Amino acid sequence: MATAQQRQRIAALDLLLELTVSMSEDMAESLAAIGLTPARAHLLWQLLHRGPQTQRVLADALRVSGRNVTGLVDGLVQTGFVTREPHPRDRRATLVTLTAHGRRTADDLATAQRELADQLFARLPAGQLDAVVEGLTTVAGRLRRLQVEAAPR
Amino acid sequence: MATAQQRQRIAALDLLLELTVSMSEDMAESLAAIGLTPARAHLLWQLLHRGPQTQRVLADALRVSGRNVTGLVDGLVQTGFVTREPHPRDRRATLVTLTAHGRRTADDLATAQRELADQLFARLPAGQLDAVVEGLTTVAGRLRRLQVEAAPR
DNA sequence: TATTGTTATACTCTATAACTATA
DNA sequence: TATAGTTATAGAGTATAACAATA
Repeated sequence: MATAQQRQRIAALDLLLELTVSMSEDMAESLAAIGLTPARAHLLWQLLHRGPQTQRVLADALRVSGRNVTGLVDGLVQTGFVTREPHPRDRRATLVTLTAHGRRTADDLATAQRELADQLFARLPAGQLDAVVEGLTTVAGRLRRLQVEAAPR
Repeated sequence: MATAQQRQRIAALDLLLELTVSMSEDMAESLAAIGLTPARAHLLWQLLHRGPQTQRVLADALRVSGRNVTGLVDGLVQTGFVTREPHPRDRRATLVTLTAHGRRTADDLATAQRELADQLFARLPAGQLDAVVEGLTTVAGRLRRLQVEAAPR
């Protein structure tokens, strides 16, 4: 039999999963409206914060295969967000670089992120945001430990 | 300039997104280990909780196209989790039904969910789980309101 | 006429493996 | 020999549109 505490934990997990799904859908829709997908936006985000990067570095940063990055960059080039520039010292490599439009879009994403943070977390009862952050930090740590245990390599 | 509060809100959003990603990856891996994908597991979950369903009902419940359900059911049939049974009163429709293996698997998923809830949320400092649930509930509500505003249809 | 599910087609994300050009 | 990126191939999830069978 499930105790009240066990039921509360399951409710908490459900809530977290639901929120997860809602946020993903929300972001995917906003991105689609400006011609981006989540995966392509993730790549754009890297370029905004780290400047032009080789596809290899991007593949490692996004933790996907090199082949996948080729596809993502193909899409972003076709839609005008980035260009492939020659690497100045390694003729095998390309530097994926934001176009003016790509930079504007990435800046807009950063702004939208700040606005969403405000809309979700502003004006919470005193101390509640602290409590949530503390709680989620603990939970994230526990999840990380579970994953380490599950993959003992 | 960002105030300390604005920075804290962004940190909270980052934390939530990170947790989201970690949980998704964690679940996808666990599912892959038993021959399921997230989308197929979602369908299985419906069958566990609601019993045999037509594909139309499943499409509405999962909020995807009917075509997509055809594909998901095809995959689940091939891998032995479900069968297509004739609908007793509507010869156009099929009732997607769990096999014995599918039911065992779905039961295992429910158990795993309970265990994950325990591992993530058990033994938190007094009141912290309450605070997290309260905070996340508020945030989920705000997100829902944002989505309604964004899609005034 | 309307609905259920399929076939046809297409796009995106993802992967591995073989290959080319360069280091 | 090793690395960067592409071509080839494949599977999964998603969509719309046209169609067959049935309601």
